[in-house]
Amino acid sequence: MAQAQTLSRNQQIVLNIIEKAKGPLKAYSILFNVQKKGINAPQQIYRALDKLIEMGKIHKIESKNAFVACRSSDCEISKATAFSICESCEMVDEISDTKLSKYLSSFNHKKGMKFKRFNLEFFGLCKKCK
Amino acid sequence: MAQAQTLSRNQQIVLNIIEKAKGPLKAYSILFNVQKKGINAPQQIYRALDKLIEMGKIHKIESKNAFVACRSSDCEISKATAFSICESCEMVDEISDTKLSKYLSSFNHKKGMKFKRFNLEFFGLCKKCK
DNA sequence: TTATCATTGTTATAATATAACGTTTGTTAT
DNA sequence: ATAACAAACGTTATATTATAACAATGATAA
Ligand SMILES: [Zn+2]
Ligand SMILES: [Zn+2]
Ligand SMILES: [Zn+2]
Ligand SMILES: [Zn+2]
Repeated sequence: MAQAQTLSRNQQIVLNIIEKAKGPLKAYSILFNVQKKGINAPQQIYRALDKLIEMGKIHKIESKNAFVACRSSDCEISKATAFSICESCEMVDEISDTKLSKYLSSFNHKKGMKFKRFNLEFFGLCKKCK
Repeated sequence: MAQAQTLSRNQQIVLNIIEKAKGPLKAYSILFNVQKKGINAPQQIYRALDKLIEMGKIHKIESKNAFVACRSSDCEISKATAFSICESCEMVDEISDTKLSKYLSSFNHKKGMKFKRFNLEFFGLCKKCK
């Protein structure tokens, strides 16, 4: 059962940076940004990232090894994620489309696999770049 | 226009290993497997992998940083890929489902982005593991 | 031939991520 | 309050994944 989540100090620092960013952030870029706050080691970043992902506060963009804040309030703990990614400017936008989400959540593989989670990444050129 | 592709020596070696494998292979695991064939450096592997991906002969499983051979003859140069991934045994299966593919290929983001490509990864437990 | 282009081999290094260990802090139960 | 436990922390070291840079070779075509 999901309880009201209280963030630890490091988790809050990392989340703030990611939320303020315009695009996806990489772990070491986050690290360099928080060294003034006394966080010095990759482990501290990765631990915070792991927890934030568990909580559904952020998502990992797998094709970029980078992290974005969750912008969709109804995104249930990263079980069903979809993103549009611009191949030119690197912009990433979280897609919350109920139909898409339902379609994929109910998709069942012929070979008898039952899915718990999916991640979908679209690539192309955003409005600005096309 | 796609021409009949001729593979170079290194490309062929790497493809053979990936095709013979039961599951996804990581770049360095491929490297260790081909050192007897005179390939000694990561660059040689990554270069072959890049070309093979371009040709649509293999795909990268982004969430695992690993590579699988393309099993679906109608998979057009990795423009529309979908996989089911077992979180227990690491099995990966390429999904070729025309409906799914059409649905996603025609999916258009509200914000005006036109997609060229997508990659979808489902996670769960395979038949054996559930 | 000469130019051009893909591929190769090689060394070095960058970028991403985890292991392992001990300490500190926060929570819960008595 | 205090003991017990779990979560988070700080730190050092190391593992894993990926690219840069450069020189040599091989294949293709004007
Ligand atoms: Zn989300
Ligand atoms: Zn763009
Ligand atoms: Zn394929
Ligand atoms: Zn399995």
